[in-house]
Amino acid sequence: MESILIIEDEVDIAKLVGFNFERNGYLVDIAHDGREGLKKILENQPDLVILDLMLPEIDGYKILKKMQRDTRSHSIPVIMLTAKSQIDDRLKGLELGADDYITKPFSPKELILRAKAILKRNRVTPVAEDFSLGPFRFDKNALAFFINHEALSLSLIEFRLFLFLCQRAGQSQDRNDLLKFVWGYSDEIHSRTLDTHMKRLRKKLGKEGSFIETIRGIGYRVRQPE
Amino acid sequence: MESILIIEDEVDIAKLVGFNFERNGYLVDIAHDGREGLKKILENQPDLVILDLMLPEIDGYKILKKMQRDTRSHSIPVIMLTAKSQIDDRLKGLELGADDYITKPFSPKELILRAKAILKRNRVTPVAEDFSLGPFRFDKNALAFFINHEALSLSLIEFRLFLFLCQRAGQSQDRNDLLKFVWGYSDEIHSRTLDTHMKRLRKKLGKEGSFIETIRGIGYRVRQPE
DNA sequence: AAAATATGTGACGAAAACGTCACATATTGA
DNA sequence: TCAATATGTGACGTTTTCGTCACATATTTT
Repeated sequence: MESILIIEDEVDIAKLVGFNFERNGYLVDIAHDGREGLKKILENQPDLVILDLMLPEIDGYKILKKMQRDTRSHSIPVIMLTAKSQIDDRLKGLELGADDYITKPFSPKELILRAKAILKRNRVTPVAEDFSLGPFRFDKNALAFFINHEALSLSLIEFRLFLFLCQRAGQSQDRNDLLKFVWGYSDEIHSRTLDTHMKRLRKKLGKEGSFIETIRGIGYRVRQPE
Repeated sequence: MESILIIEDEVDIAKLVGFNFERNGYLVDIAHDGREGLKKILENQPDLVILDLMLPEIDGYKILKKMQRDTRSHSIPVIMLTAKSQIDDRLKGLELGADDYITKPFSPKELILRAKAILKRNRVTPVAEDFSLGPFRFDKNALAFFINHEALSLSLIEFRLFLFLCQRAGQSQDRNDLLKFVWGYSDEIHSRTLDTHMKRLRKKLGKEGSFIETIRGIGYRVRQPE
């Protein structure tokens, strides 16, 4: 279960917020001043901190600063609670590493939503799904293509076609198979569509275009890099 | 053992062909009309289909079309059986994705030979790199998208955007993150570009578009299917 | 209820993607 | 060397994609 630490000196607000988080399935802890808050952060390392900026003992900025400096806390996300007027303060807070803020008065619902968003964002570590060959890299999640670490935008068909060829580098692919894979059918009829796409690809690839070899009578091949 | 499905309404021919394949070490199944044939294709996913074009219930073209659109069948090779005269029909069949044809009357020996050739060619199946979520499937190599096994063509941006959301299903992604991922920047300026793309996506997805939820004040989320 | 804010949508024009054709060029085999 | 065959390429028109705007609708706040 994910844990939330609420650092808020106004007891009513703390209770209200705490209640709402509990109702949404979070483990809630409350600290009523800055000193206590910081102690609990470092000791319990909650998954998220809701931090009022105006606090007795140690104010919110000081907490943010300390959190930043300490490895036990510097990656814990923080949502600030601020009064409506404190615009500069919010900016200062964001600079100090807070992830979000919400102005008083606020709706508990919105706070929960933001909290969820932040918690989940911090949880995702999407697996990179890349395919690399020589100077080429395909990011299959981003649908992005790189050549020597530089982005190069390929059209959908170009991406498909070149990925197909690169994944089978060293093997020549015959025209029918290419047509079938990329277009879903093989017309058998010889239009120059495939050639045109190869031409465009080679042009986009610049000097690396020479990786694409023509296998006369068969189709194309991407040369296996050394 | 490799399995062959023969879809042929003339019982004698079906038996003859079936016998010959069995003698050559294949697992044979027979369907006597189109409806039955299609059902068996989808259920059993044979390694090869021998398909008579003239069939009761559902004709051969319809079967080819449906096979193409359905992920469970679109890569299963097909050899058509056609009458000598039906030249146009053969072309039509090849366009629809059939791999080969043979004209009646034919020698079982020739049919077996062609079948062997096709099966051999199809044996190399590169590893599919798929991401699935509920009714959705992304083929990251083919850059193809499927909804309930049916292909649906998405534009590059739509593919990127929806894959991103689906891979983080259940978590709301805020507008900035989406902009940043899909467009590489987040201008902060509120144009309606993102919304427009979401609208188009929802429309293309049809009734499954309801999987995309709007999180007001945050961004969007793809609902976690049960 | 009215105002303020956020999201949804149809329409439009610009740009990119795409397929095809005619013709150029290259390769092969006789 | 000369056909025959295969691939390369520029140009063109069509279709799709894309971003933006104005305005509609929905939700929240005052």
